Amino acid sequence: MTMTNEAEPAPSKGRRLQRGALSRDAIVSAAVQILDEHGLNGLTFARLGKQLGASPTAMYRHFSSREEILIAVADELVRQSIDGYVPAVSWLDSLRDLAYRAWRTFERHPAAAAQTYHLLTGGPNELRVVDAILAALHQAGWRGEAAVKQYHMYSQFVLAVSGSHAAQVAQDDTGSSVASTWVQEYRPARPEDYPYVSAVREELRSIDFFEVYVGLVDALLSAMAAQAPAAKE
Amino acid sequence: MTMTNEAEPAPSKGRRLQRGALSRDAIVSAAVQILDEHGLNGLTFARLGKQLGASPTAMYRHFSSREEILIAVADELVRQSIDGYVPAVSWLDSLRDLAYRAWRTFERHPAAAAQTYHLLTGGPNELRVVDAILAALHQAGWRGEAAVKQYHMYSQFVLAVSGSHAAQVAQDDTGSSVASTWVQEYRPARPEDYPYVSAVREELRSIDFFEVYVGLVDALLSAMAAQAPAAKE
DNA sequence: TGACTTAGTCAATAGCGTTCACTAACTTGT
DNA sequence: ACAAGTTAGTGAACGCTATTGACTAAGTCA
Repeated sequence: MTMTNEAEPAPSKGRRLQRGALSRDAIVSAAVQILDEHGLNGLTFARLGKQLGASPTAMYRHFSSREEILIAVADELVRQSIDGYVPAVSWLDSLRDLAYRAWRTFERHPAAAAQTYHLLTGGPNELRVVDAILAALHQAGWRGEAAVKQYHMYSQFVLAVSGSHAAQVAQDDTGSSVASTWVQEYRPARPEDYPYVSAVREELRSIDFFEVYVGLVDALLSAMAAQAPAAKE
Repeated sequence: MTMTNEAEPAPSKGRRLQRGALSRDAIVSAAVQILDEHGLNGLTFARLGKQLGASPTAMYRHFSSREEILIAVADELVRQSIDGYVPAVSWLDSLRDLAYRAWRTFERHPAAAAQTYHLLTGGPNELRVVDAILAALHQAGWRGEAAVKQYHMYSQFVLAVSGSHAAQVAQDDTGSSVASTWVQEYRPARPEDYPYVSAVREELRSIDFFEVYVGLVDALLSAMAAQAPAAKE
């Protein structure tokens, strides 16, 4: 369960792997690394095998399908996001911290995030995050059903926005031509049909997506603060 | 460019297809239908061919890759979202309407939405939407760079949240076991470790995601209203 | 009519996830 | 210590996928 960068076994060719060589954690770690290096569609059993110096089909002794590996990757990202988190004194700061942690983790592993952020892991790390969020909402004064609604608003928002940004970054990394459409294509053939686009065409080019994220988080949190039962910020 | 439900050509076997039989629109329409019926990974060239009564490879005369088809599907969803839209008197109502339109379109075609909502089409329909949003922001008093930032906040938010909900719905439709984790798995082995989860375990089960979305849209729009240069609601 | 263009077809290819029978390393009971 | 049993890793095979290039025939135009 440690998942620190253990020295990967050299992909020695031909030799049969030792018996305890593979493990769920080792496979998950390799999967994240492969997604980082090879992008969105880079995660294949063949590559996993090569990376771990094992047969491609060896993974099936630890996972029963590719999707199960992805779920484990999702849980690993959740773990990386929550590890080291300590609640702040203000529940607003806690939620802001958690939101930024998700963003940063997804930014570090865009391809892994893109493939997994919409999956529910049901694992212990997910529970840790859910509990941390609910704790902050409890501090804000929400209880029961109301707390659950706020929880879903917050978590759907954080996962969706961070995750879909990761998906766009990962898409860009593939160089799949879809990427830089923003820069190139916003010159409509008939500008007079799209007056407002034409008016800000230049500004549309440069975007700092994290700044946009910060603005969205601020918007959500200030709306939550305005509705929170406990007035004590 | 009409894309109404034209009577699909009967998948006549063996016969060669007439010359003008295929078109980009017919293929896109078939693709959406296939995604609706067969779910997330259901869109294949083989199925497209069968659906249209054509050879699987015939698509390559109209699109140069699978991804190009998906981009066209994305543009079709944008078209369905924006078609029939008329700006409201209040810019807030306009933005709310556009947000709900995206949600409803994505809900009608969850698999298609899940595969395409993070793609930028660069097509005319996308421009129509961008212009509509910028028009509302203009009415609110934003100009230039500030308008662009608000635009990105709004559009990122709407696409991400509606889209990732569609992805979850589509995932559920596959019956891939990940789906109903919410209902089943939120019984931690050691409840004392997750006190807040345990406290609301029952309430976590039932979620009306549209209600959550409405709450999020309200939060964003009220935050925007508070910052809008033009005070005239 | 004959040359040309092009939409649809057919066969082939490389890569994918997954399955299954097999093998060899380790564990356990005596 | 040795036999029996379990199981992690292997290698060959299968069916499905997107994509390609050569072929064919329908249509256009001089």
